[in-house]
Amino acid sequence: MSLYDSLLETAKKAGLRRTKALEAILTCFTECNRPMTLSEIISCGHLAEKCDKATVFRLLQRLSSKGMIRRLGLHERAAYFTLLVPGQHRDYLICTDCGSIEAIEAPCPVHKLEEEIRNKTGYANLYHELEFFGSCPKCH
Amino acid sequence: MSLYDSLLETAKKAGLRRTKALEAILTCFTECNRPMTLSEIISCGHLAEKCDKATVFRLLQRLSSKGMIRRLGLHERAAYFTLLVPGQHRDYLICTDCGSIEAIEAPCPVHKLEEEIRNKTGYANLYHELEFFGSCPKCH
DNA sequence: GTAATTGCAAATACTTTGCCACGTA
DNA sequence: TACGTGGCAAAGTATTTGCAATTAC
Repeated sequence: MSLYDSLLETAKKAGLRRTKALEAILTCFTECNRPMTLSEIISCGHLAEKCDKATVFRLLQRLSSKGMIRRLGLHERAAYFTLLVPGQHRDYLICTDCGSIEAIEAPCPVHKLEEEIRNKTGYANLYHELEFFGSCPKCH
Repeated sequence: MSLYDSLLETAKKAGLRRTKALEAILTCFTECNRPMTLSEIISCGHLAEKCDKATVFRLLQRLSSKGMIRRLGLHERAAYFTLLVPGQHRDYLICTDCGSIEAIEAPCPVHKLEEEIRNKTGYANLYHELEFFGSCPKCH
């Protein structure tokens, strides 16, 4: 079974109706296997001129609540800024319910991979961000 | 030398002027060692009622361009959504100049740490996001 | 004195909601 | 038919800019 069919089936089981918008958005995600913004999705060809922005927005919400897609990053609307202290690197553990952010004590396990990427891809000024998300003990 | 003094010195060397806003924002970052939003920073006590939102915004831009702070996450204003395929996990490599996003082939090195965190902290529904940022070969 | 910085207000941009019409099951 | 879904328009919230006044050096 193709990815598209599998997604459609999952959506149906989750109680979503099979609408033009659902088909279009799943096709879009199937073809573009990378994170996309709302406006990228809307202007994706499969949806362009066919679905309203609000429709896609609400459909993204539904798919997200069914665990079929995920919104990347910290889930607040506002941007987060963090201090950079030379020689110090921090990864974070974030509660998806109350939004609390705490730094992780454990040493970051990513530096080796970062080095590999630096060498293999030719990217410059490489750095990374690592965040763990979950529901903290107080919240669940 | 305290962290605050060190930051102040760095800022001075970077050509920033020692203004009330700079002092307040550095104090804020020094005391709250975690990522903060613009409005959190503004209502932080050290800045409340003293600095305009636009002032803080532009100061954050300056500090960011000097490498003293960093804005977390994908640097677009819009939210990103990604497909969740069961059994598949993706990390990303993102160009800080052109914004291109590509998936990383290498196996994710974080699962072990995720397991540790799950056990030690009692967080539920744990997942993570790992992004590498840098300037891609085309852009630099 | 000069150039960087600030405050205020307005302009943008993205997100989210209300309401009623419509389509799926 | 009943209820989830869609389209349009408006509201809400965060970000960003213009410009004249102020301040650091």
